[in-house]
Amino acid sequence: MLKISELAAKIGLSTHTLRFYEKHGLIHASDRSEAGYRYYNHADVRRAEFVKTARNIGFSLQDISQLLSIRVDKHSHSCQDVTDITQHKLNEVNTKLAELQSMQQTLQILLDSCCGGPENATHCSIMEALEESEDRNQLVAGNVK
Amino acid sequence: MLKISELAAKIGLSTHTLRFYEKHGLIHASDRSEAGYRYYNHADVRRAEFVKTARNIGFSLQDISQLLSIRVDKHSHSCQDVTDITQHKLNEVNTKLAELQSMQQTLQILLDSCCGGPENATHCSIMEALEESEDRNQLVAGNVK
DNA sequence: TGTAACCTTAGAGTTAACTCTAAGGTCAAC
DNA sequence: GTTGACCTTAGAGTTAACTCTAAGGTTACA
Ligand SMILES: [Zn+2]
Ligand SMILES: [Zn+2]
Ligand SMILES: [Zn+2]
Ligand SMILES: [Zn+2]
Repeated sequence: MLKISELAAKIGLSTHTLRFYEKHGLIHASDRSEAGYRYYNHADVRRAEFVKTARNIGFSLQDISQLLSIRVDKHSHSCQDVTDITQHKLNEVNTKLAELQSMQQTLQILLDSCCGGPENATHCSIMEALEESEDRNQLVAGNVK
Repeated sequence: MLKISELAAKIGLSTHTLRFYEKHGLIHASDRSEAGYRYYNHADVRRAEFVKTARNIGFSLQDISQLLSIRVDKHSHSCQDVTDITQHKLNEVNTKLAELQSMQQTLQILLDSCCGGPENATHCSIMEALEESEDRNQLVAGNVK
């Protein structure tokens, strides 16, 4: 039986975060001392580790909540239920990746265009590019080869 | 002279957002009618477009604030000032890209491992992978070839 | 018996960038 | 002269995932 700070140390989350997760139904302590101290048994620890692993992968707490309901009753859920959640997350990630790649490309183009030197910015090509309104300039990702 | 809804339509932001940007010092209306209506002149519009372009690229409002101070006094700032902001943003983007790419890889591995079928999840390899605590499994980005 | 290091709860604060509401004033057109 | 579409402000609400605080109770150890 672990106390909350021991669980926190074991899985690498703060006690604050563990209580926060409990408040949101992700974990819980099966036992309490007379004084109300939380005590985590082996199953509690494994569930907390599951949460930590899922969070490290990038699942949201809401995703994790769904994964946990599958976990407690695997017989009532299918592999498809699991891949639905995973695929949905992957789609999100891919969308954000595309946005960031577009930003990366644009920023790199801007940096390549500017001398970056110490003289004044009256001739700066980055500033000039930002003056161009969106539909006129070359900065939009789609316009970049 | 444009009224706020006209400016909003012209550059594709809501009037709420324009007022929000004003509150944060990014834009402003040079004139007001007797009743207090905002009126934007040509320079105001160009500044608002600058903000919109920078925001579309992905700069934060704080970044944009810095870019605007350069913009109003280019003689007191250097190209390096501009590239510093841009490079800093690019570094941020690259960091987030790396995180997302790691997530993408992990999610793809998970999806590839699961049958995704309609039978129950007692044998699900995704669930099994999530049961493995971080330091024992193959899901960490660095561990993936 | 004292004290340091724990533990409890409820609830407020943080961050970014909006987004919306309430309550009211203004304006152009019919 | 009355709609309806606009405009104003201050300020509250949204989202996610924490993060921290206050005020107090508990426990292990010397
Ligand atoms: Zn230069
Ligand atoms: Zn430059
Ligand atoms: Zn299966
Ligand atoms: Zn499966």
